[in-house]
Amino acid sequence: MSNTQAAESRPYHHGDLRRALIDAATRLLETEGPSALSLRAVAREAGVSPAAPYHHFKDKSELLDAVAAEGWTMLDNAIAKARAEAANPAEALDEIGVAYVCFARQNPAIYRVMYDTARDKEDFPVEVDGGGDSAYCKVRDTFIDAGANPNDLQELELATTAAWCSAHGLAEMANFKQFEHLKAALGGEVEFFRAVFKRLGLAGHLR
Amino acid sequence: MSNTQAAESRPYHHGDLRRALIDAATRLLETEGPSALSLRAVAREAGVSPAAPYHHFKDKSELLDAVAAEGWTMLDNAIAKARAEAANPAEALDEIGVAYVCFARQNPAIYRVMYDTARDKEDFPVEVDGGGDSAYCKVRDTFIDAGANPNDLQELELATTAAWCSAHGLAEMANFKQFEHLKAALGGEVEFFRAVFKRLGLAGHLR
DNA sequence: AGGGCGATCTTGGCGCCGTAAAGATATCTT
DNA sequence: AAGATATCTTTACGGCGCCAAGATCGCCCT
Repeated sequence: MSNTQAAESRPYHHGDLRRALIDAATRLLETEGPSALSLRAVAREAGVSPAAPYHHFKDKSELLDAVAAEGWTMLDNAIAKARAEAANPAEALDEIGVAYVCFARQNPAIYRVMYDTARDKEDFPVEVDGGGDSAYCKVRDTFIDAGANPNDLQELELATTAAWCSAHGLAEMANFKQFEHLKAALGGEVEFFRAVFKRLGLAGHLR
Repeated sequence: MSNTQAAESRPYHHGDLRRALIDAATRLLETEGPSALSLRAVAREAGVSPAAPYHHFKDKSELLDAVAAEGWTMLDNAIAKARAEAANPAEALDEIGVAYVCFARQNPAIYRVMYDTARDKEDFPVEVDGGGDSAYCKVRDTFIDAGANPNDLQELELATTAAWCSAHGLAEMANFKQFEHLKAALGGEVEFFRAVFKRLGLAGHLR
């Protein structure tokens, strides 16, 4: 009753601690950085004992998995938005790339957790094939919209992978101060992203 | 005298512990992975007390810096070799990319440390501008060899950055098992790398 | 040559971490 | 109402990064 925040749903006798822990972890990640994120600190932030999280997550990495999953959802949404707002499919490819890198730059800690946990499991937590609506599939379908042959699955997958690689690579390189002057020369960070994507000509190989 | 390995040079009264610690850390990284690398474990592996490393490195991150620095040197060498062995400049660009990703795949733990420490400092530990002979500058100069205008510095830097981004992105994506079947369909991992680089057309924008 | 000195290494200790086990407490079921 | 069950706390263990104090050893200077 005298909880800090009486929240929406409480399927158990106490508040929704699982939710609170994910939020606390996200908050700590953003404010203190990934190195400062300990399970004990998350519990402290959520106002519970150090062992409480173990009733909702098998271990620390499972909590991080949950944080990463929310990150992938956020990225999905950002990509869907960029695709929907683009004037045409070719422009959509560039805008998706820009949205991707902007997401990574605005949520660096979450983005890092997303790829760290993925790397540990050697598992890209995004649907890659079939008719799913994951971010990856959205990019692939945008290539089709832009004129790629929908039957050449290999070429399609190659194009999507190449685009994803450059976006991810750019997202990581954008952190380095060595590229500040290039961003400035181009009139801003987003223009820098755009220039790199243009240089790579993502849609350029379509016939 | 009864040391495990009496080594080449000993500038101090004992063995070259600094060297031994870097080697031990590298060995542990490769065999146990980055998460298992503690300063105490490195000391154990090197056969010294847990506090001994502090006479050679300010803290753990400084040891990792040293490991990363050796990694960058190895990467430099791999790139120089690829460039030297290529038949012509255009091919050199692709071969450098393949060599980059192969290095990352063959030394995943070191590669990870290289970028982790760089990210923490927001500092790309590779000479980016001027006439240096860093790996980055080698790539840039290869673009000039391939016909890029050496006076359009901005375009040159953009091309180099774009190429580096795709190589780094591909190096990270290549870990994910989702792309196994694509590698198999293309006849091997290296062919996969080649196909992605070809798809991106690194040298394609040269006039 | 030998005595001091500084660099190198060890010991012991602090507070933090992840996590397991066992006890307390509140809710749900019957 | 009572027992079962899920949730949370307490306590504890070993490992971690790091610090400070002490021991040890090579080196230099006279």
